[in-house]
Amino acid sequence: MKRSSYCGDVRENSVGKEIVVCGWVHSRRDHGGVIFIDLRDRSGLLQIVFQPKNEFMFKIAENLRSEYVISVKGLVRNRPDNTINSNMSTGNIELVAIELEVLNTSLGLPFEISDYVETSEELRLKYRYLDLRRPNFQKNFVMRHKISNEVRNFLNEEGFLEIETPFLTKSTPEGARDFLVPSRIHSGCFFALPQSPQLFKQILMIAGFDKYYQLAKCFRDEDLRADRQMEFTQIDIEMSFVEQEDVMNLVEKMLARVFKIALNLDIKIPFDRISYEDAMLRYGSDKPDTRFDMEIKDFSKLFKNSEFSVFSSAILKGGIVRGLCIPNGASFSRSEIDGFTKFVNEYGAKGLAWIKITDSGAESNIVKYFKKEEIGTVISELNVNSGDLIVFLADEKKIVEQGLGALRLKIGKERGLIDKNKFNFLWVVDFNLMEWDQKEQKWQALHHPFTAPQNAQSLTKENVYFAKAKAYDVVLNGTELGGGSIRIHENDVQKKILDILGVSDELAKEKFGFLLEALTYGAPPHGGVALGLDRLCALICKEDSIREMIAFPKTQKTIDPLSGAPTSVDAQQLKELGLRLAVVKD
RNA sequence: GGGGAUGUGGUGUAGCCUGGUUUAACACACUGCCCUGUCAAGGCAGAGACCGCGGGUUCAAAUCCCGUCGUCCCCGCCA
Repeated sequence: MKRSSYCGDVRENSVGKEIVVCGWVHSRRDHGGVIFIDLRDRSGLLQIVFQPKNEFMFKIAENLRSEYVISVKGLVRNRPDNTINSNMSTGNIELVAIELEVLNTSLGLPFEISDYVETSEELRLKYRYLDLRRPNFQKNFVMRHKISNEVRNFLNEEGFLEIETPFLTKSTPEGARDFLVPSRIHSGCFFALPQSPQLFKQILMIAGFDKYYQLAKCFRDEDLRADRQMEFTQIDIEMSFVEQEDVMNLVEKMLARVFKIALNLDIKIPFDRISYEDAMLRYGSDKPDTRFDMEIKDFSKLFKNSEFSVFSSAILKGGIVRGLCIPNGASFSRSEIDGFTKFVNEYGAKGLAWIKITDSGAESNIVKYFKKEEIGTVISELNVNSGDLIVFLADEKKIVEQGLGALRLKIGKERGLIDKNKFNFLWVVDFNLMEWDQKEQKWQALHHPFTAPQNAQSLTKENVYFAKAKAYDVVLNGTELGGGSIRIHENDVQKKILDILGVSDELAKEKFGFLLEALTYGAPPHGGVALGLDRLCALICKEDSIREMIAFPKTQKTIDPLSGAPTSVDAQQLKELGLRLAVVKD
């Protein structure tokens, strides 16, 4: 029997027609005299009715079990009155079976294939092919396809060329750990899997391709999180003869198109913009979730001479004091607040100061140290109402920013302050060009060392602290969707940057000399952006983890329970590669 | 490298704090029988777990303690 239709696509206009559908037995309801089967394929479910008239077929139908693979020829008809199921897209019709073929049977399943039952992720990953049969997954991957397809459509229309860059490439010194691939022919030498096609896409600009994109697989040998896998896909874009605004406009248009196609949603462009400095001050994060308020305010000036020595001494040591107001937070118990303290401890904060504002006044672990005017100023700055809770952190800048930023998010989530139906896009701009690395005692590029400074001509070692980069991150609902920059296209500027970063000529030449050399042969001004496709899809599908958008992801311990990777390899394989194993423990 | 949560029939959970009325409970799935309009079908019957693993405390451990392993979340890390 040749399939003529997908289950979920059959509609009333097929009533009276004979069709053939194929799929998996999703559920069966055997009434003795009549058997109903919900047949599932990737399009959805269709109810099949087996009637006892055809004795031979009915007997086979009685023995159907979950996940048997069958094909059915039948007659589409309207369901009898009062048996219409409005929860199904095919709920007002059904297929009366004429012919049944069992194409394969199935063992009893290790878990139910249902969107209603939550199974441990470990088991789901081991039997990923069963997990992926769940309707929600089928939906997710249809959506992912729609999204990447629309990205391609859009960029093609805009005149971009899709060009592939190599997976087997050169290890780069900075950034994430590389995955290394031993070279058989050059024994002792290694390829590296790309962390991103960064250098190659810049070289494609120098090569004159003008507009490039790629849905590029990238690899980073770092620890995993809900939104991080060691291999992931990014929408990688690079353009010549453009400025920051051009790249940002393109990304806005692209995302607007994607959201229109994926969710039929009109998102507002251009997106709001916030400077990096402002984002860190108001939200304690370089990827602010602006779906709720609870903004952070700085009180370093106010508490400079505070009698509360934790505050004043923190400021004296070059630190800061910041706080935020939790609406209706006065109802938090002492132990809940202790929980917050423990939470900010993880970010290096030593303690959390708090004040409950109620009708009967201010209650606090520290209020006795405060002057009335000080509390008054805080109350008006933070717009505090009776019943609210104010919390402060005093410490070095980074700890305060991170601690309060994380606490703001945690409380926003736990108190249900976040509207899950909102999509808040935001550009974070005016990043610092470099960051002082206390441990290594040297400057580090905040983005990467090929990022153009905003004022290249006046940049010196002395004023680099204030230097901003032509870099931009696009943030959606508190998730960093992507980022990019205008690149340095002039060799002398690139040299100046590398000099400030303390990268010697030899090291630069060894690590990415091919890019530096290419810059000397007529490199056009260029810039680009890279967006995390997995994250974008997860946000659109409202999934908490990108693993729900990746067919075969790894566990947090970087294992694939399905294939069992990673595994040890044959001695013969090692020998061919000229390698000998010595497990080093230190 | 560190912190937290968690692990109980095939699946999801309860029981654990406060050890013994536990022959480890419930739901779903599964098996058999009944049933001609169900749709997360229903009824009846049944099978299925030495409670992640190892050790300890105790007359007695799913329950308390120590260790270990897996999974998840987070910090570090991710230019």
